[in-house]
Amino acid sequence: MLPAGSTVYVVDCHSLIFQVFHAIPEMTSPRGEPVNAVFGFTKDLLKLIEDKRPDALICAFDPPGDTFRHELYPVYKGERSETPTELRSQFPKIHQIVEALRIPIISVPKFEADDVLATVARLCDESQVFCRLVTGDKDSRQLITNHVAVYNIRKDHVYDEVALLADWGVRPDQVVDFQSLVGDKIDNIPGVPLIGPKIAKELLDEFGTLDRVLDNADRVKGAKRQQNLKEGRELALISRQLVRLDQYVPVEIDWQAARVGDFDAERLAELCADFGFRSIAERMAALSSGGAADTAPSDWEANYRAIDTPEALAELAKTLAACEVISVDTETTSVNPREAELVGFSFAWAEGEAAYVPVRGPAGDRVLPLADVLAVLGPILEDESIKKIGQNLKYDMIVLRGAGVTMRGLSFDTMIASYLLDAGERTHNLDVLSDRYLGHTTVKISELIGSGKNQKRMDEVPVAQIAEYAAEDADVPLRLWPMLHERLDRDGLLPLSDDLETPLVEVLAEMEWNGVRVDVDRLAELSKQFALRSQELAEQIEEIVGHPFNLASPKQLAEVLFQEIGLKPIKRTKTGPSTDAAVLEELAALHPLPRLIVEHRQYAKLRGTYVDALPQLVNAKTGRVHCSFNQVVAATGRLSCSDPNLQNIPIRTDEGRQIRSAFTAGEAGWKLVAADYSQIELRVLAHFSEDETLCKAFAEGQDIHTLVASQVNGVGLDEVTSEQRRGAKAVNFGIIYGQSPFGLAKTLGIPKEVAAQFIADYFARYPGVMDFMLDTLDTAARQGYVETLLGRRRAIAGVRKPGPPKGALFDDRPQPLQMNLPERTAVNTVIQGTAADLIKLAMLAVSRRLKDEGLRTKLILQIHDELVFDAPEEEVEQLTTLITEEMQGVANLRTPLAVDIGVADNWAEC
DNA sequence: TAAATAGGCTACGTC
DNA sequence: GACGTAGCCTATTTAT
Repeated sequence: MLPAGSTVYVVDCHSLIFQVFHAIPEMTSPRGEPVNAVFGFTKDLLKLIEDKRPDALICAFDPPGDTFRHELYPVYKGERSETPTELRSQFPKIHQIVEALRIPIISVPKFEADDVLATVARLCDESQVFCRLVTGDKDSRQLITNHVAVYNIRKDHVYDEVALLADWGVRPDQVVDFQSLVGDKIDNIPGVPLIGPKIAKELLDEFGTLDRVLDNADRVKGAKRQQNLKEGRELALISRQLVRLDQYVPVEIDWQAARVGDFDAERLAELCADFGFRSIAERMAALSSGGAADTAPSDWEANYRAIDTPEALAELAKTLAACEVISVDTETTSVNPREAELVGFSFAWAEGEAAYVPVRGPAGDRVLPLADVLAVLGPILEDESIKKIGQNLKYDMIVLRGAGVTMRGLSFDTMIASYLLDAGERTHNLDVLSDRYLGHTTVKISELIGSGKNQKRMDEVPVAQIAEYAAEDADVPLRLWPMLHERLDRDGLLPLSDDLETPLVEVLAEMEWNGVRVDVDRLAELSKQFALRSQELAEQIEEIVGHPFNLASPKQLAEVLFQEIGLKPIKRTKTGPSTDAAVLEELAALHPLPRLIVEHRQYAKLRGTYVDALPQLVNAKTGRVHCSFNQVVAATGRLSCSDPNLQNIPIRTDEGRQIRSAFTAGEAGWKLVAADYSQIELRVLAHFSEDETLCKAFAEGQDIHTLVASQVNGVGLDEVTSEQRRGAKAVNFGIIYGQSPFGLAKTLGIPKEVAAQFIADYFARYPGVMDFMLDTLDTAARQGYVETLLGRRRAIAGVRKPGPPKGALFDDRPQPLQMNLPERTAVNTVIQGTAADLIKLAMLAVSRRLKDEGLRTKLILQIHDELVFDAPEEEVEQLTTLITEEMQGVANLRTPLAVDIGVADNWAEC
């Protein structure tokens, strides 16, 4: 037997083979034989070996011929169709692979592979060896214990006692009875009619076992169900025999042979060549040469405890108070921190040393009174000298503040560290980080609270179950910290983390806590107005079309426009002709309908997204809207905003702008103060380009679009036509957004050639801009990433290296006129990201000043280049100076930063 | 068979 | 270029 604590994976091979056979499209070897299942199965085995690093591996196969279950119940698995020939021929090949990997194959006549799994599971459990059953078969769930779990390789998901409880609501020892009641179509297990998972769980909850359920059939609700239980008694009992796995299959396991690591490299190479597996061959070679993976094998030692007595709490406090650094996490009742109630706290103070302190739980579970816990732990959380680390600490700060605790000493946030290291990653979730950096799979929250409509709240989950999960959530950041810290240091990102992003967490927490006042009555007024107009338009549209249809359905609209009316489609989407605003605009010249649709859409959008949606998001307690600012989603370094997104409140149209009038100062005697950077991105561009004229123009406060129009067109400043200014403005924006001539032509509605000429003229006049772009492309191509002013990085692949240096005889460098997507992204990221750096600096600086000068003014919103404050009228004057100084003073660029400030009762008038 | 859920897609609001 | 949200539509899962 293996030593206690090792891990063995046992594979139910047929289950896996059938899965991959159906999932992978046809594939043939160089000799023309089908190999899709061989390919899929081999890849799965490799994945297990590479990712899971088991100490041992065993492959169980179903033997040919019938098993004891067929003798018991002749139609067992009767619904199964014959194995297709294209699959049958692949079995010998799979055996060859498994043999070459030197994994023991176990197949016992009369017993199914599942029974072998059951037997191995028992042996492991008896010897304290961890066992993972790799199968899609639900029968295996009856085998779950402390040491045994089911592993779903498709979903990379470990199904254990907790998962079972969340899923079926039963304990492992109830699985057999559960399945006997429910039955299984695929295996032709009869079960009892009218009893599904829901009812089975209820019955077992009430009566405990199948026998007792059957004996108490009289007491079951529902006449028909009662009858079925009585009549189906025998079938249920047979079902039970079919479902129950045999844990005593007569078989000797050669544990020594099962150990992973000894491969027949030569034979593997031969087989891969034979089957035409190129990528697999490489991985096999790496395995055989002992190529270690990036992450350590998971030997996760942890000592997690639940704190449920005052003595234990005191002990914990003593431990924590003596620490320089602790990791903190909270469990709550809601993802919205402003509505969340505390359910528990977790702390980690050394790797694997963590505790969970429950303050709420299901009736009967032992918890400590919140007030007592706060009295003991509050001072630690508020102690600046005890440094706090964690994952997404902004959330915990807001929750704690709701409980009257100001968390201080924030020093490291793993989510932000991960973002700084790789801003392009899709998520920076703790479970992903744990997997990526520690090679450890964490308990998933869905295993605790489930998902979908019967998702539970955290306070409804038994404390014992949460403790493990919660303690881990504090432990993992603590373990990630040194690794992430070192990587940040290596990339020169520590100052950005320590001096900008981490302190910013507190500012964002403050902003979210503050929220913005929304005038619900005003919105209701607008809603009525918009609804009326919307209704009128809908009626006119129906009149023209002749029948009602869903105006919000692009599909139905396309049908009406292009089939019924017979207009010509302008462009296509993936699924049919496009009906977007640009298309409708063009069609408006030919028919009255498109114009009406555009207008109707505008009102529908305003109503659906803002006017009717906003009131629902007003917090009942505060009467304000508290959106969430996300610090780790925008790859450029910008913030993003959600629930609701207050960074896209309309401003361009009159109708839309009215919505801003519903955003008001918090109370009488207060004002909204909006301060925005004027042309910050163009100033950043001027800075990087080092173009003297541009910088000088900004220094003198000239209108930059007029200036560019005058210079590019070679006319005097006062001769610039509005048309020329519009063109120059579009080019300026095009540069920032990395727009192509095609895009510019579209926005301006001019021919592509004219747009291209426009841009060429621009670059001729501002060679510094061109040089900046070429430098950026060169950097991106060379090092695979670009950097902002403060050294923020974004990895970008696919940038081509610009040609010979400037001044070479044949200057055929790729022109910024023809950049591909990665190239445009690279240029845009430097500009947009630098602007993001600057306003983040401004937020920190302004917040500090507000605090230092003891003002009551509250920062409430950030919209990329704008900060909005809620301020007492008497502070406005002082505030205006303060904001201007701090916002302008954040950096010393070649261009000065200019700030415009508006003061009013509502946002529209700012 | 109907209802619930998930995910893709189109469209559109901001900077 | 960077985002988030709404609504429709379809496919898939689940409940009865």
